Amino acid sequence: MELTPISERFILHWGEMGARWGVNRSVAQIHALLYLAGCPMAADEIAETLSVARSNVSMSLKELLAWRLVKLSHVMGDRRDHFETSGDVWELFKLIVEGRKQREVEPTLTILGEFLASPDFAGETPEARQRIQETREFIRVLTVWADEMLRQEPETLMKLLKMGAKVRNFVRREKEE
Amino acid sequence: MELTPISERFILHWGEMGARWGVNRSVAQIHALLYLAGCPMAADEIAETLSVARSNVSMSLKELLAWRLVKLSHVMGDRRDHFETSGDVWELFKLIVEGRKQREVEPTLTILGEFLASPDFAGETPEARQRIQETREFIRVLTVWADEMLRQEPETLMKLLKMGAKVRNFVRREKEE
DNA sequence: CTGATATTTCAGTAAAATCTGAAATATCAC
DNA sequence: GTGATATTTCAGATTTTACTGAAATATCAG
Repeated sequence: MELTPISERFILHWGEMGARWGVNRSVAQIHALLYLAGCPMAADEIAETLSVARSNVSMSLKELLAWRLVKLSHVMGDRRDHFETSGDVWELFKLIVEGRKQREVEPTLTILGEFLASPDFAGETPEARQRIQETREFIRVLTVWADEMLRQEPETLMKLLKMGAKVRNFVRREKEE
Repeated sequence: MELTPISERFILHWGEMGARWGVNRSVAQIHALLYLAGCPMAADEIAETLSVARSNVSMSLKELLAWRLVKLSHVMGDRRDHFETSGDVWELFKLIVEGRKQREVEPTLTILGEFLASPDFAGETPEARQRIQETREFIRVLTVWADEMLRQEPETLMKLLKMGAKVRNFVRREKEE
C-alpha cells in the first residue's frame, strides 16, 4: 500500500513521539499506520508500506498485542493473519495508561513500599525518609485517581475535561465544607 | 558522598524509570540524588557519588536546568557551583508535565493543525481525516485541562484526587442538567 | 502426507544513544 | 597579569537498542 503524503508525515511524527516516550519507533509507526488505515492489514502489507523487515513487523505486532492496542482479525479468503486497532482515541489512551501503570507504576509502588518496610530505612536521613514516603503517596494517589478516571465512559470524561472551571469551583466548595 | 543502600536503590530505580519514559538514565539518577540529598551538591560530588564522568554530570545538569527541575545555588566558602532540586513532589511533577507539554505536545498539535489545513488533506480517506481530527481534538482538550490542573495549588489538587467518587457524582449531575 | 504459504525466532549487524577523557575555555584569588 | 580552580565542549569509544535476513517452525489445502 502506498502512503499519501499526510499519512506518511503522521506516521513518521508518531514514531518520533513514541521514541521520545520510550516506545520503539517501529512499534509506534505500525500502530499509527493501522490507526489511519482503519481496516485490518496483513503483516506483509505493513512491512511493505513502512519499508521495514517482515520480522520486525512480527515482533512489533506481538508487542502491540501485549498492550492490547492491536487485535488479530481475519479477512475472508485470505489465509494470513490481519491486524487492526481501535479508531477510538479515548480507548487507545486508556489502554496505554493501563499498560504503563502495570509495567512501570505498580512495580515502582512495590519497590518504594519495600524501602519503607526495610530495616535499612531507619539509616536514611529524616529528609530522605520523608521524600521517599511522599513520593510513594503521590504516586499512589495519582494511580487510584487514574483508575477511577479510566473506569468512566469516554463521554463522561470528555465532559469532565471540558468542565475545568466548574470542577474547580466544585472543589473549592468542598474544601470549605 | 557515600550512598546508603536504600538511597542507592532508589536512585537506580529512578534512573531505570526515566529510561523507560525517554529520559536519559544519568539525568534521572542525578535528579533522584539531589532529591534525596535535600541539600545543594557540587557537580564533583555528584560525579563521585554516582561514579560517572564529571563531564556527564555537567551535560546532565544543563538538561535539568533547562527543565527547571534543578536550580543553581552557592555554598558559603566554596567557589564551586552547587545544584539543588525541590523537595516538593507536586512541584516537580508540574515542571515535568509542563516541560513535556512544551517539547512534545505543542509541536504535535502544530503539526496536526498543519495537516488539517494542508491542500493534501482532502486526498486522505474520510476515515483517516476523521481520525487525524479527533486525535488533535483529544490532545487539545487534554492539554487545556492539564493547564488548568497545573495552575491549582497542590492542596486543591490533592483534594480533587482524593475526591474521585464525589467528582464522579458531580459530573453525573452536570450531565443530567 | 506433501508442498505451499505464513509466522516466529534469533544470531549477527547496524544504528543510535550515551558516556568518557582530554583539551579548551571561563572564573577567580592574589 | 598569573596560576589555580572550575566548567564546558566535543571527538571518539563504549554501550545499548533496534533491525535484518536466514533458518526453523507452524499452519493449511489438497
